[in-house]
Amino acid sequence: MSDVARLAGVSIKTVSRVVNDEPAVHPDTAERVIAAIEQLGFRRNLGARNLRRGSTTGTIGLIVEDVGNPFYSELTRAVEKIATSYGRQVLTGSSDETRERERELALEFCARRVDGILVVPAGMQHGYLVPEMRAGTPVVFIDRPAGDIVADTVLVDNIGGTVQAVTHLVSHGHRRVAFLADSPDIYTAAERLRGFREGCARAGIGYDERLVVMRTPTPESVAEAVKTLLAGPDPATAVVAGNNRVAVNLLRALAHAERRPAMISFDDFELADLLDPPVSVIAHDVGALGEAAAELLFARIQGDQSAPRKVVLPVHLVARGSGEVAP
Amino acid sequence: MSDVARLAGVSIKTVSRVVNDEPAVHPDTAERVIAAIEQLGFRRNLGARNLRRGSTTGTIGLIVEDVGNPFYSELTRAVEKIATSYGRQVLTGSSDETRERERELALEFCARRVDGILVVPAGMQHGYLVPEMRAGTPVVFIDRPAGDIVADTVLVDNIGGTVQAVTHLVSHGHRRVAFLADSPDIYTAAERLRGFREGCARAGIGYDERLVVMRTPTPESVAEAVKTLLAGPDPATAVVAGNNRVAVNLLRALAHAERRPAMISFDDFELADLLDPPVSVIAHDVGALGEAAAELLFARIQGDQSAPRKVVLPVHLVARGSGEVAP
DNA sequence: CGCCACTATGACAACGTTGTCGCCTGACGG
DNA sequence: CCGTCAGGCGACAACGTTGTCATAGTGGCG
Repeated sequence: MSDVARLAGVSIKTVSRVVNDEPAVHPDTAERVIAAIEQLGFRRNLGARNLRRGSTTGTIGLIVEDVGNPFYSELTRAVEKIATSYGRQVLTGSSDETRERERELALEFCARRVDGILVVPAGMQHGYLVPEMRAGTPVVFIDRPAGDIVADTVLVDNIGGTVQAVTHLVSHGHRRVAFLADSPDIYTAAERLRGFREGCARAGIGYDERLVVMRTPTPESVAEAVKTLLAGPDPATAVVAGNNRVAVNLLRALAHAERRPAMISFDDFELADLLDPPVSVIAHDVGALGEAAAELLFARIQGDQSAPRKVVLPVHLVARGSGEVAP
Repeated sequence: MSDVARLAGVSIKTVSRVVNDEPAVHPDTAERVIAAIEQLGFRRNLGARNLRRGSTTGTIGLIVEDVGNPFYSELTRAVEKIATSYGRQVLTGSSDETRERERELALEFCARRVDGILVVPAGMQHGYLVPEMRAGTPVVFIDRPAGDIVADTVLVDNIGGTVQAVTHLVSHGHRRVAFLADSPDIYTAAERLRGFREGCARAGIGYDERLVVMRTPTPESVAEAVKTLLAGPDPATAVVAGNNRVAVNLLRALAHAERRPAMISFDDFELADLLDPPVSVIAHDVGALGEAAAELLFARIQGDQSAPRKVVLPVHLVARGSGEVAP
């Protein structure tokens, strides 16, 4: 900046004025300064500016489990869209579903003085965020609530959705419905299990825990679970997949099976409608999830001091065929 | 920091020493300082640190077309992985395939003094980056080369892959092969068209430009193109889809068609193997693309001054069935 | 006993910017 | 002709850190 000032024959403060479009600069002077800026390729240092101003850095942090998962990338996209509309940039990080990494990322973001943090939490311990939140960094939890603190949260109707899934399958004649989901340590999986139990109860079919498998969904673990669920004297005739990863791995495991059970997936996913049979899903608007969370965060950033909010977004059954397969 | 210093009864410089694990601090003093840090919830301001140090900010920028597209989210994930291994954070942005947004994002990143930029360029004009690169911000182009400047680039073998696709289709008896791709303004689409022409020539089938449609792939535009390509007295019996978006929209357009042409997609995509028939693809390792670009960027960041490099990653045909459909 | 090396610590400047304040000039009204 | 006022501009401090240098105390050695 001082180089620019020297070249333009003005003080560094005047350069600052020009860069910030402040009035009270003579047009001729401004022109000289702009020319000097062009010539030297000057770009103001936002870090220094933010330091001096002490205010916002114009960035927000987003922590998801894995940006590579289409669910989270759609979420990321929605967050980015809202951030852009508020003139902010997004720092992203993947927690790999581990508490430590989530914590590392969040604290790193705080050290960078992000204006706020959006997080799909991996764990249930968020006490580490209390000092940061007290220091004025708003945090909004997405898809899963905070473990041990009160904070803004945007969720989907996990229980209602799973109840719907079970009800749909039972209404098509199924009485042996299995539930295949991620580890119960994950909030959404645990909630969907509750929904599954409630659905079984409401539909008047018993809850048989031998039909429930909850593990991190790898192709292998799902294939193994499928083998168990479909074997024995009284096998499952329908499966509720607890999320999109489970569903995809389930489809892969069933690809060459002789008898394919009916199925419904919680979470929609690309090409579900083009499979044979098309996969029925409990769909929800991932974009809306991200947008709602981001809007909530920006409201906080702009000073909203109201009580922490909990938003639950609706889900709906999209019947495409795989849920209507007869037992 | 001065609060911490006051509470611990030391100077702010000593706090700095403790925070930075510098030696020459008495253990007892360090303990007092650490206690004060805990108590006050102090977290050092990385912005100020970077300003003072004048060195790296520990961030890199990544500009893609749309993080929501699985192709780019997988790329993002790979970049993030390498960045993490170098202890850096990633700022991401979607250009929406517009030059202006790409430029805005890149310059914003530069103003934030990122250590380097990875970009999937939207346009062909990159002169605006020259001052930044000269000022020491390395830039690596991914998937598409820079327009009018020399810079590091990581690409895939677009031409070779498309030649393979055409060859494969022709070897299964097709002579009316169509090419359906994104706008020719996009480098990869243009290159793949060149590959298509070359493939036609090598395979000894003529190049018929009536069988080529290049437009932004929306569900509607693709459906319309399909109708044209499959109509008339001498319709296409096979289609090469120019990328994953085209392929997905093509599949959707063909879902209810009576006669489905053979097809091969450039880019693999999830569930391609579970469709009926399974979709043959020209696959390439998107993760490797991101990793190679990120590694190249970090080499530059660490001072590699060698001549700009151009890396071309191999592709390979994955024959799953959709390419073997008879004419 | 005097000197030196070494440890532990602090004062101060600087990073690049912007907010505050004050100075100078020229125009305008009385 | 003088006072006032506004426009245009610069000097300086400050944001939160860290690098440099100086200083005080301690122990060992000739």
